[in-house]
Amino acid sequence: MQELYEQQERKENIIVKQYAKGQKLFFQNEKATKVMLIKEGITKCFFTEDNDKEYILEFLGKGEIVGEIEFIRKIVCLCNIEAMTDVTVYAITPDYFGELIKNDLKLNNLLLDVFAERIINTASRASYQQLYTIEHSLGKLLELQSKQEIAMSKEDMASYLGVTVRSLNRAFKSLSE
Amino acid sequence: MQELYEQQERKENIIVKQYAKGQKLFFQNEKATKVMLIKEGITKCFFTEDNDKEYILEFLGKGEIVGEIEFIRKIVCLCNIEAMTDVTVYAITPDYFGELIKNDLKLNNLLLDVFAERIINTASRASYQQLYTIEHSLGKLLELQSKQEIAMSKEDMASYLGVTVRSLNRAFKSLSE
DNA sequence: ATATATTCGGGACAAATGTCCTTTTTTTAG
DNA sequence: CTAAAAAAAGGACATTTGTCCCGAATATAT
Repeated sequence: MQELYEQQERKENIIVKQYAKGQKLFFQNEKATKVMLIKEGITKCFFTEDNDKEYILEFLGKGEIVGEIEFIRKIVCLCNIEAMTDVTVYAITPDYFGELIKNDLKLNNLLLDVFAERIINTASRASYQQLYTIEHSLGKLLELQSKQEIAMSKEDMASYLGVTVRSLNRAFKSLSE
Repeated sequence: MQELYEQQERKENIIVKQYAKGQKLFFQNEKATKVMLIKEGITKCFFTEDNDKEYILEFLGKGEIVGEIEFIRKIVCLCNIEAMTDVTVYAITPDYFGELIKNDLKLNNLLLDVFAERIINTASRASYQQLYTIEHSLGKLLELQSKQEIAMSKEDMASYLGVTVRSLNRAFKSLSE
């Protein structure tokens, strides 16, 4: 997928952008001006609900795309995307991305594949987290963490699980017993 | 979308199938043999977890497609799909669906749109249900229920919210006070 | 090295949710 | 219409999770 993009560069339709750790690539409820492909670094994608609690939906890294859902459905940003490390992205203009989608079958197939994967992940996790105790979900998170090498604070872990840090600590304790 | 399919009928690649209320169209963890487009009726799509609890992911009705995720990712059924009313579907052979996906750009675009919508729904709901009380989520469910005209048992409502019936009843009570 | 912040872990209690079970209401079958 | 079955409601208690807050541990500045 990256190749696909790197080739097509050198038109002003795709530019490279940098974000420092902690900066946001997208702001929830604001209009997205680009579709981005992550070239380097790790980001977290999270909701901020009206009660100010946060829910981390997923971690996105190298080769993953963001902002495409908003583009396709013509909506404001669904959630925040924040750089957890320094991040480099290819930023694609909506017009150009629109053209690609309308004409490039291979890209369409790739996107379908990526979307399907996301639906599977999101749906399985929703079910799992609703129906099991924190302890179980924490186990899964720890697996995920060791596969990808994501350094995350306890606060992030709690947000990913949709619980408070206090409850997370309790889950850690009961896992170690 | 239906039009698209009705036209292409009269090859044995698409056949019409009937399911009585309560029958399953797909069984979780079993291989799916078809991709289906719902012609008439309402289905529920739900996970059965190892602890025997159920989580209803969504209700799918007329014009919606099922089994396509499994086809695209080449996996066994992610969840069960059960007819809540008598249901009629167009059942498409995997081979033919594969061809369509490889060649039909319009279908690809439609699917992207549908997938995007599902990701939005699933993700928002996961966040919402994790971060708010049952009472809040019940409010949202009641909205959904009045938009679509879905008759559902309390058990189904509870499964949709990922809670027990007892808790659902409490939520009802506190809403009415 | 000492003092001051800042982060982290956990105690104590409150609120939410689950489990188990009994009673009431509604539906279905004959 | 009656009996049996199924669905719904809710009481009592257990468990889980959240809230608030304080003291220990760690970092930072002087």
